[in-house]
Amino acid sequence: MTVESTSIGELAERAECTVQIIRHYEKIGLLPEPRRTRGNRRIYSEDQASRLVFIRHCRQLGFSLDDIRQLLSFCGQSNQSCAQVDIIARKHLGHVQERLARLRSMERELKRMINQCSGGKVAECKIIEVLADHSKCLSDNHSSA
Amino acid sequence: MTVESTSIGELAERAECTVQIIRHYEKIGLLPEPRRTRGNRRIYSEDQASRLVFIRHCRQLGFSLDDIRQLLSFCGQSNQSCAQVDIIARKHLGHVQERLARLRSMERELKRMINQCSGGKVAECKIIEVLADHSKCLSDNHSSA
DNA sequence: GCTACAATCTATAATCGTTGTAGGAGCAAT
DNA sequence: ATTGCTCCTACAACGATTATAGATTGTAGC
Repeated sequence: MTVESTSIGELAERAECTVQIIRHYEKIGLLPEPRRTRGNRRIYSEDQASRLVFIRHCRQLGFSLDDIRQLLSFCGQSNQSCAQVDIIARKHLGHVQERLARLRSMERELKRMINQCSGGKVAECKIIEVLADHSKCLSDNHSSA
Repeated sequence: MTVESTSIGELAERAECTVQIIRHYEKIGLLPEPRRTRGNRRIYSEDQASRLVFIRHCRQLGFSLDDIRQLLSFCGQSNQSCAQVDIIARKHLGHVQERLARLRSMERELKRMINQCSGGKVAECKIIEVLADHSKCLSDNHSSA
């Protein structure tokens, strides 16, 4: 029966996040309010600590905090079907794949654009030309920036 | 000498963005303040319209508004070297490729996770297990959410 | 002219997840 | 006692967009 206790700083290191992220998660109700020392400092139990690690791992996989909230709530019901978990994961995979597709096409067009540029003057710059989408390059006269 | 004039709604449609995006770009100085009708409605010249199209095309390629601000400023100096343009584009390509790498690894792990799930109970759910990063699935008892 | 309705106007807040700031207070070592 | 670190609260900023609320303008039908 070791007395488990972790400071917010240690926990941040373990969960690979910042201290203020942890406080933020607490404020939005994603993490429970931990016990405090006499000096008002947060001390985390192992349960609470691994809850954060779970959350951060989900974030690393791109799940939204709302998704994570749901995943955590399913964790509490261990003898229910995990169908909901599966749905969330698959939906998220779908989002990731959509973003991948968009980024891939961006990459393709950016590469094409850059390769066309022969390093001359702006006036003949293929990059600008492509960006302008076949219209002439615009003057900046009216910009208030 | 046709009198070019486009309403904000028409322009939004042409540039594939919303009306409030256009007003927002104006407020942050990315678009010049257009002329107005007697009834105080914005009317856009062809120059202004194609400036927005340029901006939106850049956005579609993922450039930040700050990048776009710079690209637009280079447009005004058509006989300068386009080296700066090239640098911005290459730097952005780098960012896109970093994001791609991260997303690809997310996709890989998500797929692996989902494939392991045999559709049983939460207690045996591989997805939860993976998310918890090899620690046990946490109860939700202390959650204030 | 009246009415209805769409489009526009301004101004401001919310979104998402995180980071930054300012000004204190706790706590260990010197 | 003083340094120097970690921690505390509270609140603003980031980036780009979306949403909200309430007023006004323009247009079409009657």
